[in-house]
Amino acid sequence: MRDLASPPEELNAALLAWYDVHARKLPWRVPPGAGVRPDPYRVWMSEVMLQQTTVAAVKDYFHRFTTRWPTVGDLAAAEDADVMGEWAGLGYYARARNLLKCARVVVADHGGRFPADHAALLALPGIGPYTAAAIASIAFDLRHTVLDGNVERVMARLHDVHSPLPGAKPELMALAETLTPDTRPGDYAQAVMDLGATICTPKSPACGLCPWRAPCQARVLGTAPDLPRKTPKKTKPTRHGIAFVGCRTDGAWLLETRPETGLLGGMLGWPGTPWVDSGDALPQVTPPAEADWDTLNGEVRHTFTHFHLRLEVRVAQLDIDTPVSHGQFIAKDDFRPSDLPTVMRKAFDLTRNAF
DNA sequence: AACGCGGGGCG
DNA sequence: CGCCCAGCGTT
Repeated sequence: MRDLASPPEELNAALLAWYDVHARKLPWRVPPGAGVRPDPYRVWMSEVMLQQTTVAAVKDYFHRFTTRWPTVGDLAAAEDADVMGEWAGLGYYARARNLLKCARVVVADHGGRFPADHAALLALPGIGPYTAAAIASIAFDLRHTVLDGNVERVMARLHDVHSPLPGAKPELMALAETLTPDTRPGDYAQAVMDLGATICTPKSPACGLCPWRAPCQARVLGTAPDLPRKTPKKTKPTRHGIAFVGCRTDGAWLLETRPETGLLGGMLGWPGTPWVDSGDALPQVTPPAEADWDTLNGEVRHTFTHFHLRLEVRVAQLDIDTPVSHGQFIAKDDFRPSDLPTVMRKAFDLTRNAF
């Protein structure tokens, strides 16, 4: 870490001037200078969706959620299955479960309004240190410091921090806090994140366009593209399993709602075997109903956070009175493939030529 | 402190 | 195809 030549006041003045001109236009954002605060409900919704997820992936989901449930009260009153189905495909499904929990707590304990208080926000389900600071600063213009991946990268480069993440988090947080201003902290938070997203990018940063190019230590030293350093991650093992896609003669599909916790928790899916390490044999291959199951050509390949999956898909037509050991039938007209998490939708797609 | 938890984009 | 990206909750 090397000392900066410029004082914090100069740095954030330069950044805010840049932001006033170059702020990204985003569906959940109020442009700088508009003189109004954004709706905390929309700030919260966008920030939860943006956890571990790109702006491009979030946009359509944000529009659908806020159109279908315009206020936190509307969302709190929604059916669980409707919210999970609308979230399908966005990933990290605990976020959707916590989104609903949080909406209901805001209605029950806070009169349907998000608290303008960092500690109270932090106590809500699905809101951690980053999201609490984001809502407090962006929605309420309170002086709190956001530290997301963008800010970590910007701080590591600005100060040429070589210690690897995630261990370097406290050090980077301290540096970010030093730069957070008393005036316009909300715009400042969005500005530093925009800087990381558009200029100070992970690979080939556009240092020539950066409002902090002069004080940036990593630019001077040529280390910017290599920062922040990260501790190496483990390689992902591969697992395999079988999914059973059953369709009754009246068109109803045999599906199951997965357990509330764990992988794809609370989501709809096809019944199947457990997913075991490649090389290990599958335990008791028991179809969810007795039928003439046909194994499809090809397989589904999907990568989760911590393992690769190869999924064999078996299909069958099920008699109208077939007893079922796992799952329940969902009527043809009630089934939307878009309600499925991606791996299950891939399995469904593979069957499209089979039925 | 370490681990579980998706999906998309890029080369 | 592998590699990169990256907050929250649980243990």
